[in-house]
Amino acid sequence: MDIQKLLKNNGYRVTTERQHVINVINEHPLTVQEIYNELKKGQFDIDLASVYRSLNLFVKLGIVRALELGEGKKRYELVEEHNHHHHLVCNNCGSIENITMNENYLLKAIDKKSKFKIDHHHLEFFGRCANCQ
Amino acid sequence: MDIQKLLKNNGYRVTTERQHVINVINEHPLTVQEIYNELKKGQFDIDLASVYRSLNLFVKLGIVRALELGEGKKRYELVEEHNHHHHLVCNNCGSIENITMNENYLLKAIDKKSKFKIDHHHLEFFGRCANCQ
DNA sequence: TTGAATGCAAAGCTTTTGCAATTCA
DNA sequence: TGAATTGCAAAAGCTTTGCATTCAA
Repeated sequence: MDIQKLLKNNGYRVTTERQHVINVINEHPLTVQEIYNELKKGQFDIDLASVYRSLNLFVKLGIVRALELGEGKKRYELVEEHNHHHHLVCNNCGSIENITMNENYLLKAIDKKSKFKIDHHHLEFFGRCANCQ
Repeated sequence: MDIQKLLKNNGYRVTTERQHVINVINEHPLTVQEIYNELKKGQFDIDLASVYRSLNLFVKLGIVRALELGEGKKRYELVEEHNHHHHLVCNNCGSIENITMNENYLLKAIDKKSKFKIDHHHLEFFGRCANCQ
């Protein structure tokens, strides 16, 4: 992930704020508050508005994806092409587990029966995790 | 859909507000504002807070389902067991189309590889609708 | 009659925005 | 230097909540 090149190539500046934000994001979806808290904990002082602005930029650049899991707020995770995945969300403890699966047949089925051109999709499963049963 | 019995059986009162709210909800996911506007248009005067309270109750009772499509607000649609479906969301015009498909294969695959017990799932496709290509 | 539900107003969250100050290129 | 970016504060949008009033049972 060469964030510096990506920003430069798209005409954006490489700021310490943006680098710190991208560094705390990973494959696990985090809320803005969680990202903000993580930065504070790492002794990096940043404004909440800047976290929002960085995240929105990253989403636009395609390196971060936003998702909503029914909590009334967004979560953000890194986009990694070799790591396309979906989520198992526990209704009890709120834990979020990543899961990979082969859903290509669904995409093909839609392509066959509909004129809709799919760009991306979200797939989330809600239920009880192993610990909460 | 016998909303009256459902409410009574669960110890809730059958109010005109609740009946009006459930009547404007259908298989197409609506925002709270859209539901509120629809009620106003039908000459039914109701407070926005009551719309929220009714919807939250219906979700708890399992006859309405809430979903988020990346808009930062929730949408609500009727739950109908014979009409399980997913959504095609147009990134351009915002149109939402229902689509049915056979995703049982995915549920079985998760059941095999994970201890997670699935209650329900959300599946949304984002892209361009037929009109917006 | 009486406890539950509504309306109203206020507040709570999440997210965005205007603007002066700062900083990267 | 100069435009882009940040911090700060305010505001905007969605949703919830406290409380007096109303209403279903």
